Amino acid sequence: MKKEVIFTDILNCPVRNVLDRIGDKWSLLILMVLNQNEVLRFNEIHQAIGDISQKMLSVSLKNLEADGLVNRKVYPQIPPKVEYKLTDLGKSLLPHVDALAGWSNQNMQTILANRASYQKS
Amino acid sequence: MKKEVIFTDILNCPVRNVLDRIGDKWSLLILMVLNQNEVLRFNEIHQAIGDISQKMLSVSLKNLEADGLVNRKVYPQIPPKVEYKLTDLGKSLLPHVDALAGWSNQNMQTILANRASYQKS
DNA sequence: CCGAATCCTGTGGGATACTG
DNA sequence: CAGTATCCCACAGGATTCGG
Repeated sequence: MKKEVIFTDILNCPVRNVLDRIGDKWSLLILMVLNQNEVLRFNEIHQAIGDISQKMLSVSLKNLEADGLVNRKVYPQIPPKVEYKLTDLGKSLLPHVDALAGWSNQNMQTILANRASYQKS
Repeated sequence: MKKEVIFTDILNCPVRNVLDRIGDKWSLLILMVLNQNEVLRFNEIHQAIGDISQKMLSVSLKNLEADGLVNRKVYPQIPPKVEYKLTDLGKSLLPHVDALAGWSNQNMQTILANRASYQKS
């Protein structure tokens, strides 16, 4: 067993970079919803998630678009119509997200039980 | 292509539950450091991460312990000695974390480039 | 050495109202 | 419909100090 401490590359750590974007309150959820539906309009995502504010949905989508994970297509008409879908980059991330979601589903009960029994000590 | 909007189970979504814990600023990083080293003492983790405050390391470790992802072993001696290591549950999560980290490593350059070119528009 | 306790600040993010 | 703009606050998290 190696016992030398590996220093995490503080400044340029990719995990931090990605997690700072994806680890916020809504991004992963948005990605998963988009993954389930191929193409969605703004309000469809809004309703799908339910308890996200317009502001945060807007901000989150913009971030995801900036990172190139989500594509935004505007139809110049009135009333406006905007469609969102995953880019190839976004799609390449989603298996890992789903894996995480799968693990969460399998182990949530255990975790909740752990938390409960931890309380009593 | 199905266009029916799937509502996320707002209240009991496992992904949210797990992400609220794991998606904070430090937890994943701590898990990865522990994964690289089998057993670590408090200060070893502290130094390995570098820019984490004592408080947040303490809090994060406690949360991870409460969820049953990390095991904490205290040696009752002076000066104190405390060892941390992953539980089996924690170990079962780590492949997915590593997968995410791997994806991050592979695609960070692309993402950074996307962000940069997004600025100019 | 391993934290707990306290204090303090920045900001993530909600509510609401307005616009093209 | 698809957002922006504004206001506002809770809380994550840093700095510092104290204790066993």
